[in-house]
Parts: sequence; structure tokens; C-alpha cells
Amino acid sequence: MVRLTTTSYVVLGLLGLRGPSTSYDLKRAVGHSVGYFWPFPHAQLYSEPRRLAEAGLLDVTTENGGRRRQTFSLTEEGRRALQEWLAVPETEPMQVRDVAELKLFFSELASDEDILSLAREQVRQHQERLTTYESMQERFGSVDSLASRLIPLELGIAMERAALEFWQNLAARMEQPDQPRGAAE
Amino acid sequence: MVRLTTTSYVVLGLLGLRGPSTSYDLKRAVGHSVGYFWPFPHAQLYSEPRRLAEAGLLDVTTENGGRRRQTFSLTEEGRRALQEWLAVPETEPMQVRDVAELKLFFSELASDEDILSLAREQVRQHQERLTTYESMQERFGSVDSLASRLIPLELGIAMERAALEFWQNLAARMEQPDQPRGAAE
DNA sequence: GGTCACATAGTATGAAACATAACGTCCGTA
DNA sequence: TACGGACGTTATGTTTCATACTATGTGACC
Repeated sequence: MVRLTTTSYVVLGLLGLRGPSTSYDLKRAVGHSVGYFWPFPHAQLYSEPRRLAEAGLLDVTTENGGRRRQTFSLTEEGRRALQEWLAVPETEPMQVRDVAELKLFFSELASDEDILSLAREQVRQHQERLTTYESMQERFGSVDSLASRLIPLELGIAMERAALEFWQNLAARMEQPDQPRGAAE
Repeated sequence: MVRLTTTSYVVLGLLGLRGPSTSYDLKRAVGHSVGYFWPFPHAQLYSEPRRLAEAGLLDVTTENGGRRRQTFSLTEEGRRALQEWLAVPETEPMQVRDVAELKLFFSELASDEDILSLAREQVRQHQERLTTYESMQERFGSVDSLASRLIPLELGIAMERAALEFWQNLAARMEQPDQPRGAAE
């Protein structure tokens, strides 16, 4: 039995939401949905379905005639695996990977100016992403069938807002260096 | 010239903060610092310093006599590489990887009960982590020399709080299903 | 003084993830 | 018909990750 990773479940899940799809379909679907909060390289959307098909979780239909392309769809077993996964309340902790945060951790080794411009750049970046997310919410918010797919976006927005506030705050603190120092406050 | 990855800079940075250290020292240091927000397996703390040493960014001192152990320290070149990295205002976007969020994205395929218990479990998890982080902040907050190292923790706390609120909110919404539906709100 | 548990210290291995480049095919248009 | 560009797919090498294994020193207790 193959090991199912998170990648596997993304593929299974997308096939569950969309019905039978080719790798290319999945690639595009990822591009404007999960891709926003769980990025992965398109090459995996070709190799992973093959793995899953070998494991009996997907069916493959090869269209011969014209361009070679394979359509994947969930087997009963695949659907079951997906549902079992969904039914387990996740305990894997959320992970935040942020290179800027790392640089901040090492800030003792950098100059104050470096850290200040880091903070300012982060403010810009987070503002921009927040705008993007919020406009996505507006654009798709009216499409009723997509409503539940937009809920995770709320979380993304909340995270962006939290990060934005943090960096704004930090920049502000650094701009008036006559303040009391220390991390707690 | 070797490619320097984020992992490389974590090693360089830790050596910068701590001074000459063995892989094992680094491993422990990671355990109670960066490891909280940038986890990686200890095996890399053995292989990565070797790579960096070969590239001339680290010096190696082998203690012969007793247990074999190697102490690594920054070379001038290593310190320079680190400082150059720190001086670049990061544009790499923050990444949040949260399997629970993924499950939520696929929630159309799951039952309401599944999602509700997912949300409740998330609330528990985030509450717990928030408590851990806050107690860390208290414990180390008084140690003046560590103050700047605690700043990233604030960000971690802010993120945890945002996530906690989101899941609490979601759970609350689901517990009274007579509410108006939709993602925006 | 032996042996047990435990912290210390390092290595090995294989799978999965990631980035990127290269490859091929179809279609419109000039 | 030849070219550019969008459409699809594969290949490749590296990095990361997880896990298990090996081995050494230390103190405690019998």
C-alpha cells in the first residue's frame, strides 16, 4: 500500500470537487484555488495521479487519437480514502514559513536600517496580498456555489491582516527609537 | 559556488548568534528557538554545515581524543554571506501550510459534523499553542539579552490568535445553522 | 564493578517535494 | 508553409523530510 501524503489528498480532493480531470485541468484548478494557500509545482500534478492510479485510487482513461492525454477519476476506493481523511479532525499543526520572520530572528546580526527596510517591505507586500485576497472575495463572493470554497480565504485574510499589523507596528516602533525597549509590548 | 538555501542561512545565522558550535549544539538551539517557526529535521544540521564548510563559509575544528565531534564557525566569507542576506528586504511571500485549511477547502465533500469537529479540534490546538507561546514570552521576557529574539514570537502569537478566532467563529456559525449563509461575514 | 537508563553525538537511507528546463503538439495567422 | 504562442507532458537534479540506526559517555543503583 502506498503512503498517502497531503499532496495525494489534494489530488483526490480536486478530483472529488471537479469530477474527472486531466493533469492539466488540475494544474489550472490549483492555479486559482488551493494554489493560493497550498502551492505546489505542476510536475507533481502529473506524477502524483499516476502513483494514485497504480495504487487503485484513481481510474485512468487514455484518449488515443489526437494529443495523448489521460483523464483521471476517483475510484470507489479513492473516494473512500478521501472521505476517511476528511473525517479525521486534523491535529497536524499549522506551519508558517516566513523568511522575513527568520531574518528578524537574526536581527541582532544586522543593522537597524536593514531591519527597518525589511519591515517596510513586508508592510508593502502584505498590503498588496491583502488587496488581492479581498478582491477575490468580492469577485467570487456572489457565486453561491463557490461560497464554501471561499471560507478558507477568510483565514488567509485574517493571517495576512495579523502579519500586516505586526510589521506596521514594528516599523512604527523602530521609527521612534526613544521608546522603552523589549519584546513584550 | 554552492547555492545557499534558507536552510543554509539558518545554519549561518545560528553560528552568528551563538559562536562556534557543533551540529548537536545547533540541533538543541533549533529545538527551543527557530524550530518553533521554521522546523527542520536534525539530520540537516549535520549535512548542511558540511556543505557550507566545503564552500568555504565555515571553518571546521575536529576534536580528536574522546568522542569525535566537529565544531563549526563562520569564516569571514560566511559572515559576509550572512550579512548580505540579512540586508536584502525579503520579498519571498510568507507561506502558511495548514492541513486543516485544506480539509475545509474540500468541505463540500464532507459532512457538516466532520467539519464541525474539525473546527472544534482546531480551536483546542490553537488555544494550546497560544498558551505555550505566551508562557514562553513571559519566561524569557525578563532576560534582556533575549528581547530581540522574542520579537518573532509576537508574530507567531498574532498568527495563532488570528487562526484561533477564525476557527472559533466558524464553529459558532456552524452551531447555529439558522444563520444567513455565505463566506463574506 | 557491572549493567541499566539516559543524554549525547552522528550516520544512513529512501521517499517526497521542489524548481526548472526541455520536449512535443496543436492552432491561428500572415 | 512557417512561425509564434498557447497548450500539455516529461525529465532531471537537488533539497527537504522522516525515520531508524549506530555509538559513546555518564551517573545511579545494586
